[in-house]
Amino acid sequence: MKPLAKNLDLLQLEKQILQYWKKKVIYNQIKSKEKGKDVWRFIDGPPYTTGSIHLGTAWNKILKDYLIRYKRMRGFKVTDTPGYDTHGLPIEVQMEKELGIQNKQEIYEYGVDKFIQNCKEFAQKNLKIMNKQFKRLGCSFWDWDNPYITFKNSYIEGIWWTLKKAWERGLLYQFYRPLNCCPRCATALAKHEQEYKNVIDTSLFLKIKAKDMENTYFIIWTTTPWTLVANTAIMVNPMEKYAKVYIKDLDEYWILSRNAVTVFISGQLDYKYQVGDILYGEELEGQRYIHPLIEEVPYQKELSKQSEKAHSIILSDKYVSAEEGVGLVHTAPGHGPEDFEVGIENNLPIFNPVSIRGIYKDEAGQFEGQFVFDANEHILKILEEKGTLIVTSEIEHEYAHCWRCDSKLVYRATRQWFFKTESLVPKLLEKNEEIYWVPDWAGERWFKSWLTTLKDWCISRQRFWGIPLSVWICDNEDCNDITVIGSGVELKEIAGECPEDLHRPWIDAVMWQCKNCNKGTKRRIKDILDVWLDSGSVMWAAQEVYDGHNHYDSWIPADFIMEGKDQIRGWFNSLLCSAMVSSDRKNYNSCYMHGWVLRNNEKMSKSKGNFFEPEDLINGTLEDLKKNKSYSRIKGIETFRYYSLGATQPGRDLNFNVKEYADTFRTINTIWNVYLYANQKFRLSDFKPSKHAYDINALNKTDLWLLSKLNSTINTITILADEYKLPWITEALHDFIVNDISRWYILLIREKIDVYSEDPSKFQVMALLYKVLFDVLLLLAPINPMISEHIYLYMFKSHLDAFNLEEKDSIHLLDWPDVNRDLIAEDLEKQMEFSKELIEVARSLKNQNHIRLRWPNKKLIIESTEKLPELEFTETIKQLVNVKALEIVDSFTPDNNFVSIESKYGKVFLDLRVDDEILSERIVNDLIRNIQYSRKKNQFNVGEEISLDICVNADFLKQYVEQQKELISDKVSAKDLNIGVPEIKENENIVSERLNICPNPKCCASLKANIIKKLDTGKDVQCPYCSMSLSKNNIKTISFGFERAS
RNA sequence: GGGGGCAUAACUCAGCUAGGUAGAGUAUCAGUCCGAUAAACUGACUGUCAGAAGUUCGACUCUUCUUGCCCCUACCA
Repeated sequence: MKPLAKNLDLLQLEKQILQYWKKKVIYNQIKSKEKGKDVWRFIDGPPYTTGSIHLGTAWNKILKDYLIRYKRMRGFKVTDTPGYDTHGLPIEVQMEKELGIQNKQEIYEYGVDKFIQNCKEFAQKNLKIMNKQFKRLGCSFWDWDNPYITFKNSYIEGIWWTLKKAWERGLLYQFYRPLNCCPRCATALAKHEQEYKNVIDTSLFLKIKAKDMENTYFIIWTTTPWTLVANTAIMVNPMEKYAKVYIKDLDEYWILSRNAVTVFISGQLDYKYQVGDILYGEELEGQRYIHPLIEEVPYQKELSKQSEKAHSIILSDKYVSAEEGVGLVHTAPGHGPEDFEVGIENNLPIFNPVSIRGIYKDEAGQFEGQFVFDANEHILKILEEKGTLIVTSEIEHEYAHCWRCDSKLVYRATRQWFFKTESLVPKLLEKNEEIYWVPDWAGERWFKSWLTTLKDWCISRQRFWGIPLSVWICDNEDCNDITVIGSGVELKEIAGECPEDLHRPWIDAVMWQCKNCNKGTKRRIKDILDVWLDSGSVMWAAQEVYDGHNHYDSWIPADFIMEGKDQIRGWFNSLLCSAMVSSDRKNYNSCYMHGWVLRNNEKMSKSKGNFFEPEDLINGTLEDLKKNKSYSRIKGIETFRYYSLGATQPGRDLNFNVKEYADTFRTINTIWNVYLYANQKFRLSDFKPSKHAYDINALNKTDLWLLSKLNSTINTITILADEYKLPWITEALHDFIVNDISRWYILLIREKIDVYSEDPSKFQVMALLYKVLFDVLLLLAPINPMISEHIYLYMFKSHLDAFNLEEKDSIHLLDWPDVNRDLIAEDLEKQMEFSKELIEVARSLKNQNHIRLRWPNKKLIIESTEKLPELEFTETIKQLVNVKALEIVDSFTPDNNFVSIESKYGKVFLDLRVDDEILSERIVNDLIRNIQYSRKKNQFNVGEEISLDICVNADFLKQYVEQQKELISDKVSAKDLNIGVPEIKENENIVSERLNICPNPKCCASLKANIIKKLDTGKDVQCPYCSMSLSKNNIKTISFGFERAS
C-alpha cells in the first residue's frame, strides 16, 4: 500500500490520472469488458460547434458522465458517442464576420463552394478544441474519436430519409403563408428560432376615410405603420357594439368601438363629441374605405379590382376584441398569420410587397427600395401631411428577434416547406405521457404545454450551410411534379449522379429530365433545412456511428437523454416531432431536464462580466477564488464535478456560488482525509488486506452498525441513480462518509487501530474499514473519477484478492457494489442514533461543569422513562463520555456529588466524586496530551522512540504519575522513562515543557497558559475547574524533557 | 395576454408527493478534542417558513388571492 500525500493537490492529481488513463488505454479495456452486455442507450444531445464550452455545457457533460460511468458499473454496455451540431446560421454568421461579408448576395459573389468549405473547416476546428475541453472534465471514456457530426454525408442522408418518410406519409407540404423572416439573414425562421425582447415602438391612431359615408372615418390603431402598405381590409367584431361619433372640434364623424369612445376621444384627445348611432359590427360589413396610401402605392388600385372585399370592413369574432384598442383592426394578410387566415376566408388578395431582406419591392410604389423599419417614419410623415394621423404614442412591447443575429423580424408571406405537426398534436401529447421525465413537471407541464400550442413546423431556410432539402420540382409549369429523395443511392438511380459532398452548391447542380411530363427538368429547390431537424433526427441519422449500419428504418429509441431547459422547444421538441413525422413512434423513453448555470442569480454573459469558463476553475484563475486565500488552493475540476451534481434540484438553475463551491472542496478534503488516515494507520501497523480478513460472526455491534449503514447507503444511492434523481446522491454519500465514517466510526475505533494498540480485534477492524472504504470509493467513482482512481491505485489495486476480485488497471473497470440486505439492521441504526444523542447530552453536561473530556468520571446515571429504549452501545457511551460506569435506574435522588441535565429520554446524572484512580488518570492524560503535542510540534515521527525525564514538585503528583508509568511509556513511545528527576536538563537536543497544576489535591487540573499569565499580573485568580484561589507560590508543576532515544 | 418556477436562519439550500413541535452546511461566538492537513467535535445564536384569507382539531406543507424575482409562451391588431 503506497502512502497518500498529506496535502491534496487536485490539479496535479488530475493531470496524472488523465495521463495514466491514456497510457494504460483504459477506454479500450472498458470497451472489451462491455462486449455482449445489455445496452443502455444514451444519446448525447449535440452541442453547437462554437469553439469553446461554457460552464453550462460542462455541467451538462459532467451529469451525463456520471450516468455513463454508473451504468457501466452496473454492467451495461453504454452508447457513449458524443455528437456535434455543425450546421446553421450561427456558423454562417461567424463566417460572414470573418470574411467581411455583409449579406447573402456577397456570399454568391464570394463563391458558395468556398463559403461551404470554410464553414466546414470552421466546424471541424472547433470540434477538436471542444473534444479536448470535454476530456479535461474527466469525461474521458466517451468515444471522442468518432463523434457523430451532422455535416457528414451519412448523417445528411439520414435527414433525407426523414423527409422522404414524411412525404410518403403526407406530412410534408409546401405552402404560402406569413412567417417571421430575418431580414439580415434573409431566411424564414421557425417558432423555436425567435426570441422575444422588449422594444419601444411608435403606435399610431389613424382615421381612414369611408367611401360611401359622408364625412366619416374609421379609426384604427397599429404599431407597424410599414404594414399599412399592404393593408387590404379592416376587421371588426360582428357581435360588438360600435358607435358613430360626431367630433365637434373637427366637425366630422368617427366610427369606433363604443367602449373606446370616452377613453380615447375625451380621455386621450380631449375632444368634445356627441355619440350618434350605435351599431353592431356586422352592420358595418362591406363598408368600403379609401386606402390611406392609395396614391403612394398604386398597386393598391389593382388589388381593389382583384377582390370586391378589398378595402372594406370584414368580420372576425375570433381576432377582434372591443376590449382592446378601438375595436377596428388594420388587416394585412401578407404580414400577419391572423390577417392571413381571415384574408383567405374572405378571399382577399394576399399582398406582400416586401422582399426577404425586408425591402419594399416595386409593388410598394414610391416606397420601393426602402427597408421596412426605416420606412416607418416616412409613412408617418405622409400620413401626418394627409391629415390621416390622429395621434402617436410610444409603446413598450415584446417583439420577435432573430435568435442568431438579433435583428427585428419581419412577418411576411412566403412559400415554405412544412411538417404537418399541428395535426399530430394529440398523438404527440399521448407519446409525451409515456416518457419518464425528471423532474416530472418538465414533461407534465412544460413540454405538454409546448406541444399543446404547436403549429406546423417550417423546415425550409433560404441559406447555404445546412442540409439541402432533397426536393426536386419539375420546372414545366404545367407539370410541377415533385420528387423527394430519401438517400444518395436513390438520387444516383434517378438522376444518374450523386455529388461526393451532399451540400450546396454541388447538390444544386444535380437535375434530370422529368419522367412525369417528359418535357421539363427536375431541379432542386434552393432551400436548406432548419438546423433543429439535424439533431432531431439523430436516432437514425447517427446510426452509422452508433450501430455501424445505416438501416434507418430499424432505428432504436434512446433509453435516456439529458439536456437543459431550453431544449423543451429545441431538441426535446425536434426529436419527438422528427420521430412522429417519419415513423409514428417516440424516440426517447426517459428524459432528464436540467436548468442553466447562473452566477449570483444572473445568467452568465460576457457583457455582464460575470462570465467564466471551466478552465478558470481548473486553473484557479477565477477572481473570487484568487481573492480569498483559503480558496486559492482549490483547483482542478473534481470539486466542480461533485458540486454540480448535488448543487440543485432537477430542472432548477444552478446558482454558482464561490462559497458553496469552496465548501464542497472541504467535503472532498474530508473524504481525502478519511482515506489518508486509514492509509497511515494501515501502513504503520503493516496491515495486509489479503492476509487480514474479518469474520462477520466475530464483529461487534459497532462494526455491524457500520455495515448496516454501508448497505443502506449503497441501496439508497442505487435507487436514486436508477431513477435519475441525481442531486440527492452526493447528499447520501456525504452523510455516510463524513458523518458515519469520519466523525463517528473512526472516532470509535481510534484506539483499536492505533499503532501501539494490542487490541485483539485490531486487524479485524482494519479489514472491515478497508472493505467499507473500498465500497465507498466505488460509490464515489462516477462522481470523482480521478480522485477515486488515484486512491484506488495507491490503496486497493494490488489487494483486490481480499475481495475475491481480479486485479484491474482502473477502478472504472470494476462493478458497482451489491447491496447485502441481510446486513441492513434498522434497529441497530436507530440504536446508534439514540446513543449518539445520549453521548452528546452527557458531554454537554461535562462541558457545563468544566470537566475536560479526557478526565474520567466515576459514573453516569440515567433515570429511565418510558421513552428510553434498551441500550445497545453501553461500552461506546462509556468510552465517549469517559465514565467508568453507566447505570440505568428507575428513579434517582442525587446529593451534592451529582450534577444533572434533562434529555429527551430522561434525566442524566454525572458523579463528580474523585478518587486516586480518577485523579491519576486526569493528570496523566493531560501529561500525555502535552508530550504528544510537543512531539508533533518538534517533528518527531510517530513511533520514534524517546528518552523522557519527568520532574514533579509535589509528592502526591509524583505518586499519580508513577501509577501510570507503563501507560505513559506506551503512548509516547518512551524507551527510557525517569520520573522524579531533580531537574530537566537543558540542551539543544532536549525538548522541554512545564505543566502548571492546580494545588488542590482533589482537582489537579493542568492550567492553561492564560491563567498563569493572569497570575503574573498579580490579579486574584481562581482555578477555573475547582474555584480554589491560586497564587504564584502554591502552583504545582510537572516538567518534562525528552530527546530522541539513542 | 396565457402558462410555469421560485420566495424557509446572516449566506447557500433541504423539507412540501402522503398536513402533526421547522432542518443541514457555511458564517459568528464560546468551548472541546487530537500524532487526521488549512483536520475533527460540541454547544450557543438567528426564522411571523414573502403577505392575506380559506379548509382542518392542527398548515412551511393543501386551496384561493396579493406582492416580489425569474423563465417559457403569444399575432398583441
